[in-house]
Amino acid sequence: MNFSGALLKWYDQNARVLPWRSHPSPYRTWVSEIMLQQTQVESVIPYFERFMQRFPNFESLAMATQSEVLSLWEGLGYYSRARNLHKAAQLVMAEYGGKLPSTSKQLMQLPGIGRYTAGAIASIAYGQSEPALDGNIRRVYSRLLALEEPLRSPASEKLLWSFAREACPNERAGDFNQALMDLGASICLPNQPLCPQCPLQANCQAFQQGSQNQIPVVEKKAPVPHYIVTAAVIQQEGLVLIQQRPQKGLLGGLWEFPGGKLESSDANLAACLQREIWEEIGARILIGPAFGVYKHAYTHFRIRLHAFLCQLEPGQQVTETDSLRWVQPSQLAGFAMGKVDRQIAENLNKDLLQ
DNA sequence: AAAACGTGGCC
DNA sequence: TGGCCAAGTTT
Repeated sequence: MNFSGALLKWYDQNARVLPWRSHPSPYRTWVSEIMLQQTQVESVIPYFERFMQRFPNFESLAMATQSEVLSLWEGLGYYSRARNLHKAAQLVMAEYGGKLPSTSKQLMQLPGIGRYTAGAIASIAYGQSEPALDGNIRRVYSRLLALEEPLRSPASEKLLWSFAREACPNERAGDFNQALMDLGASICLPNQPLCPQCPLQANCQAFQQGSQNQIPVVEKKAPVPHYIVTAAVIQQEGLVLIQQRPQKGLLGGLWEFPGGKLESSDANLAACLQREIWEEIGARILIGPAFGVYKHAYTHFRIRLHAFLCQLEPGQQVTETDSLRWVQPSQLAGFAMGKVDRQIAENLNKDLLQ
């Protein structure tokens, strides 16, 4: 099955105009590919523009503080991408003389670059004939092949990567890969694909069977748990206490108002918060007025967070460390936070303006 | 190798 | 409202 010609012809007339496609460079391709991991194009565009203004090249990114990189990333999610991007820029400066390596194998050695991203960069930025398999292309190929096996099974993964390797042309591989992604994003949609407009209709077994709405086969995900969480807005002499999360794990490296999950042993929300602050910070606090209930859905769980205005118990003190800071509420904007804590920070500043 | 990892938009 | 999905990688 050779559909490369029809696909590229379609792409020549329908390619989306995107910031990283104008003035292309390996640096811009790399940053865009990291930002686009599990993230839709429309969400990425403003972040990409800001990032390029502030960090136009490997050197500026490598020289930056992690704090500044995370701040520019705030709101995009999957923050390990930002930490890895920063690390990788420093590696490129130190090990590759400031020039991104060009082979898929070398690219995969850099943090944050896996099989897909290595293929995407090698093909788009360096014109190499390397396949890339992302969510869009998996869907397109599963329909071309009328694949009845679940899309993310090991067997399907093997089949799809090998199909991608075979289909990838020697010329214009970067355009070929991007064309498949554009096609998946605009025509070969997850639901109700626009088959009449598809340049690959003649190559599509699912369309011929009329099974395009049943393919790909996606296995259902387990329902996510729901947790009750508390957070303390501890104020003292006009300052508020924030804590930096560990580098690994959820919201790694971001700042937050300390607190934690309600456990079955906690008598109530106040008891939960006092326990958490004692465990995390070693201080006893007084719980004051409620400061909002914040609902949020992460990838693998859902929370309902109860915030409270708090004070240290008389005689208690909390000394600043690298990960524990007393800051003016107006300074909170300079500390990267996840969505919920950012909302709390903004509400705090709103309140203080009254 | 299954689970963890964010957020916004859509229905 | 809640589930699904989005240019995946890491452990």
